[in-house]
Amino acid sequence: MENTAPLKPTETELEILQILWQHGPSTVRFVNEEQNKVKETGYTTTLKLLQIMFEKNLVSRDEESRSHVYRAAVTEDETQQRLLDRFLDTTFRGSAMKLVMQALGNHRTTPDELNQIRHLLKKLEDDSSNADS
Amino acid sequence: MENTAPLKPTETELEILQILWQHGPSTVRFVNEEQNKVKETGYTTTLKLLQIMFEKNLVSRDEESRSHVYRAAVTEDETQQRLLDRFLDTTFRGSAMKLVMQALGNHRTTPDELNQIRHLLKKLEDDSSNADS
DNA sequence: CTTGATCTACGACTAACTTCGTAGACAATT
DNA sequence: AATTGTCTACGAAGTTAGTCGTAGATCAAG
Repeated sequence: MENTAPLKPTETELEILQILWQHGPSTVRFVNEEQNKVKETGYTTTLKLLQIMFEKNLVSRDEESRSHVYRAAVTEDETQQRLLDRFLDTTFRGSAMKLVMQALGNHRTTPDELNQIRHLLKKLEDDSSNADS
Repeated sequence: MENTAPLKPTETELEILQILWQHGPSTVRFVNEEQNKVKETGYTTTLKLLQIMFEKNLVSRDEESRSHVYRAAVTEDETQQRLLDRFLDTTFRGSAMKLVMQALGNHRTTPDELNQIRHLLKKLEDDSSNADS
């Protein structure tokens, strides 16, 4: 077995990753307290999860002090991308278009955000104009 | 207990729903054959799944002929919307923007599709101008 | 040094999802 | 009427995710 193997996080694992991404390296206790803000969770439950995630190389940990400090071993962006690809496949049968339309259509988007998207569109358009470098 | 309760389909259930959405009402055998194009699946496995989905009211069935005919009891759109909402929450922490950006950024989108999105943006803009009603 | 708090490690239990084997009903065919 | 094939129903086993209890180590006081 090798490490450096990025897998698909489960629902709960993702919640924990979110916490680590938001707050940076954290102890089990901190992660657990954050989790409890959303949903009652026993301390050892959080611990176990983090240990499993450690096995899977989803997180790394610093064992210097008695209470280990865990940090995300995968970035938020790459994980989102991975999950998005999968989701696109299974739920929208690969049609990024349809997904975007539904996402934009059904969630109030601020004018500012709409502008950001417009900029992206512009950029995509330009990129496709002058094709390969 | 009541019926008319559309829940979150599991991974496999979603695959079956995709088949029903694509091909319309189908027998177990047909669904199973479609499934086998992607992944070897025993006949009774498919049958069982459809029966469970029937219990959950994800599909309805016509029992006239000996081989029942199943049809999706939830629409593709509403299911996609429901799953998208959930996905947006868990993976993108609610930021439709970020999701759209990633989706557009990492999947080649045709100029035509870009146009469609542009139209949608326009429409969203207009809608937000003249507020309610 | 004893008590109590906090930590890791680990095993076990539950619940949900998926898979499949087997049995019985029903029909078509020999 | 026996054989063969296809169907539904159902039960049971295997898998994975999530939960938590308990034991043992470590530390900080009293």
